[in-house]
Amino acid sequence: MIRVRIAPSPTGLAHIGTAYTALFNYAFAKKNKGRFVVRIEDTDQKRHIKEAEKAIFEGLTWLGIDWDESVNTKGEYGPYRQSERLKLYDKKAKELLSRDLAYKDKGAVRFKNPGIEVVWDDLVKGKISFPGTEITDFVIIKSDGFPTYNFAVTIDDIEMKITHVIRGEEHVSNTPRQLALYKAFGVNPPFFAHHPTLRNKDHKKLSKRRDPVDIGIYKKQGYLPEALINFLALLGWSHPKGKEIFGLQEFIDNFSLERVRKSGPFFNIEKLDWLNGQYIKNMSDSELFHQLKIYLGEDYNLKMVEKTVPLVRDRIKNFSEYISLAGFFFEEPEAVKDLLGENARGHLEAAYQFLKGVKKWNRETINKGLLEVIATNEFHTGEFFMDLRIAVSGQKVTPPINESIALLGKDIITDRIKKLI
RNA sequence: GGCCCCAUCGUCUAGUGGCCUAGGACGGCGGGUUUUCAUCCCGCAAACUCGGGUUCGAUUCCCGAUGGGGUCACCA
Repeated sequence: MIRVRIAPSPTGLAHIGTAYTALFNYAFAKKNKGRFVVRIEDTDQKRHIKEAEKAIFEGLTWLGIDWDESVNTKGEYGPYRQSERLKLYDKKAKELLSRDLAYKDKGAVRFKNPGIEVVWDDLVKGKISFPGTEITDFVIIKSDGFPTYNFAVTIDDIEMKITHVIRGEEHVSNTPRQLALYKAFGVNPPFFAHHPTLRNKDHKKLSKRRDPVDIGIYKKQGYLPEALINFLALLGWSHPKGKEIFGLQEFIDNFSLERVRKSGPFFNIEKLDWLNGQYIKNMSDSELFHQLKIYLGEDYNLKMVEKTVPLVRDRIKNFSEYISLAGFFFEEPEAVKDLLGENARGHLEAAYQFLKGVKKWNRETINKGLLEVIATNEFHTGEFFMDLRIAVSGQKVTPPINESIALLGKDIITDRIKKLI
């Protein structure tokens, strides 16, 4: 049985890199009918943040990635929090100590490096080798009694019967130490697959301080989890048929480690925007309304939101754009005058005269009437509609103007125009 | 700096010795549709880092250089 895991440490918010690694692990497990474990590596007492663990699980859940075994689910290999496995590490360290493969050093326990060359066949990168001299004696139990990363990881991967370690390439240099530990315990190591790490504009590893790494901000900005997953899947991996838009299940069905690239991709938000826009464009009215409802919360007139759905669908790439594009449906725009053209007064005056007399307030009547106004006054069509657009919305970019006027209703429209003439 | 890894359009990538006058996508630019913006449609520009080999033939294989990344903790 194939068993994989991710091993996030709860030291901050839910990191996009964790999601990326999780996605590959998840797909690999699903594809091979294996099990996906989420193990919490909380052995750093100083950096541990209580809420972080919850954020990680929430982030994964939002993305649609679930797990078979972890702290909150049943599993035969628990506990799944390293801080609850201290006795095990202690026991294993003592074993190494008694076999003279480790020694005490200033309150810590150090592993004796055998100093032989380490080679493994990485499932993504191919053959990787490290000269034995590179690995020095390293600490396995800190003086505070907690295990170090390399020790805890190895013990747990052994105990939890992990068969494939799929992780970011920043761990390549840790692998020789872990391999030495496997050897010391006489256990066959799992397969290793080191995927490239996501890079920022400077081609550096994504940084917590400077880059948008928190999964939560994508939700806040109104991105769909499906689009984010799709985008992540396209980074460092490609669909065998060259497809660009596909869901999680299709990713799983087509996933293989062989198609993972060796070099690190730049996390380019422009493509995410496009993808997200595609997902929005392909939603049904009720689906998009549902999503907007969730995103906008109670502060908006939902009846109005529902009516604007068909008007905004092709115009927004994420839900936060809805607010800037369609905000004028919910509150009166400000600083409208500055945008108006030089003939605005005449345009608006004529429009007002017509609109206030409209009996049947609908798109067709309004459109037809306004075209007549343009014709009789010999207005320039584009300029006329632009002034009208600005008058009702306060902006130059909006959903279709006649539809917008119809939606807002006579009172609001005539009121907004009147103020400007 | 030592060690490890990597190297195709600006970006994400396809490509595993001839099908490549290097394909797709995002972005850019130009045009069409359009009462704004967008959507949609059409088109254009844009890359195999360099130098040696191997081979009848290299983007593809080997070596080197250069460049980039990662890592060198009692962090994970």
